[in-house]
Amino acid sequence: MKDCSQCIVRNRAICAGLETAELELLGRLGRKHKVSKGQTIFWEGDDAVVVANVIEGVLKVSISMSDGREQIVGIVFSSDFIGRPFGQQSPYSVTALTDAELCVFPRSTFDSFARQHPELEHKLLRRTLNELDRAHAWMLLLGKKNATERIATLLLEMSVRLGETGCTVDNGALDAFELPLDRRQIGDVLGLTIETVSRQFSKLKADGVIHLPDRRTVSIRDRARLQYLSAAA
Amino acid sequence: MKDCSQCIVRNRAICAGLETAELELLGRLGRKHKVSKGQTIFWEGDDAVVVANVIEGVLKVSISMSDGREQIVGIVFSSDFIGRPFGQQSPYSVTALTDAELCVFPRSTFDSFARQHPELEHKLLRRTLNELDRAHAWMLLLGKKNATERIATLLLEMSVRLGETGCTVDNGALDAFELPLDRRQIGDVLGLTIETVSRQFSKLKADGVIHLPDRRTVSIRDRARLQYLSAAA
DNA sequence: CGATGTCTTGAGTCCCGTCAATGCACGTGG
DNA sequence: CCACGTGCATTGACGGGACTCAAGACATCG
Repeated sequence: MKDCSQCIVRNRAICAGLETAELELLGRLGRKHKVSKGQTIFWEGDDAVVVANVIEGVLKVSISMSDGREQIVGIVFSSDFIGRPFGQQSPYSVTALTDAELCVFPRSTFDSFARQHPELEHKLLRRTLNELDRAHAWMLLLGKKNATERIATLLLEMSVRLGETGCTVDNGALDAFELPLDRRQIGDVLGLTIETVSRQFSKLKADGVIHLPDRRTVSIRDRARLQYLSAAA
Repeated sequence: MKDCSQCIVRNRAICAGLETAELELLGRLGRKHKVSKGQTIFWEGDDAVVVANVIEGVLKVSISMSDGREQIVGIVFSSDFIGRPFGQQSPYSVTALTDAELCVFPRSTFDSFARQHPELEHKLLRRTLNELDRAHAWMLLLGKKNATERIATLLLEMSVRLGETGCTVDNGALDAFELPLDRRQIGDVLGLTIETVSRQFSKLKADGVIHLPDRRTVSIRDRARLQYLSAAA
């Protein structure tokens, strides 16, 4: 890699806070890699050959059943980390939802580098703990919320996460944004069918809570109401 | 703490693999603490004052909504770790399902000890990564599986996890075991109601897949069929 | 202007949730 | 010992919310 100090996710990826020397070392291990929309980076069950930082783009993390049913267990954005360190097989698939750019490391190389640099492992631990919290919140959604609540929750979540994509660390929630997911994928995140998703969108639109200029774009008209509908604490 | 080297979870908790000196240091920070069935160790949203190792017993990890709906996001057993290191508030509640014994550490003390002992943080990271994998598998269950598949999956999971509770590291799956959960709690793990859980149990019993000597005891009669019903890969 | 893929909408069905009654084990007190 | 209350669990009847199946709308692209 040329120069990590110029990387646009420099301040938000796990690399943040590394000493200049460490950063340079790590940089030599990684390679930038572009992937295009729809491409799968690695498959569930395959040998875990690589891990990566997401420099730019949006990707889905999913697991599936033998009969084809698929659950999306995470959406990853710029500066997020993907792959399974310290594991033989990848427990999930990762697929690009938009064109994306990654900073890819061979897993075994990354593993040993991490073991020698506690600061990096610490960053990774904090990140994993946060992901676990998010997974728990999503289990509540999947186990207990109805269709309306699920959709409302997703829209609010997307408006926040897509708003964090800038260079600085904290930005506000967006009131208009483009969904990186099609209707089927939204269903696979929320544990709903494509038709139910569509009906809920239509209903929210009819009620004036959101506006849908086109299939992928959402504009939040009444955030307070959306928050109420999401049944958040 | 008296002597960690004699601890029954010595080889399986995060303490495993620590140097004797480190172990002794850590031991001085913790205190053994008994809790009785039904008691809540800490509440979702409260200040995260402590973390702990589970020495003995079974506990539930849960999060809930303002209207009372509750999702159990994890069941923890002997040698598991509970609490949220490096976080201000606890993102979940932890409640004892059986009488239990914990090895409790003040969180801030534990945090700084961990930061000074990379080996411990590494253990914690591996553990958290495994928990995340398990959470993902459960999201698939909650998002895509039907009632029968959910019950079958839970029974198989419990038969494995309860079988791991010995002193050695790997034991086989149990064919008969006592559920540490009542029907409501099973529902809260699986995203089902108490009645649906009961009906599924009755059906599995009628089909000869399991036997139910009493409300809490399960005996697996046809593990292959149960595996098939769980729709596992 | 069709061809194609995605989304929306409608009609009907079914699985699971809801509500309610009953069963069963256990404890307590008469 | 039995009557009674209490807490779970089971079972039944019923309804509704989401799924299924199918048709139609809409956008994009050759």
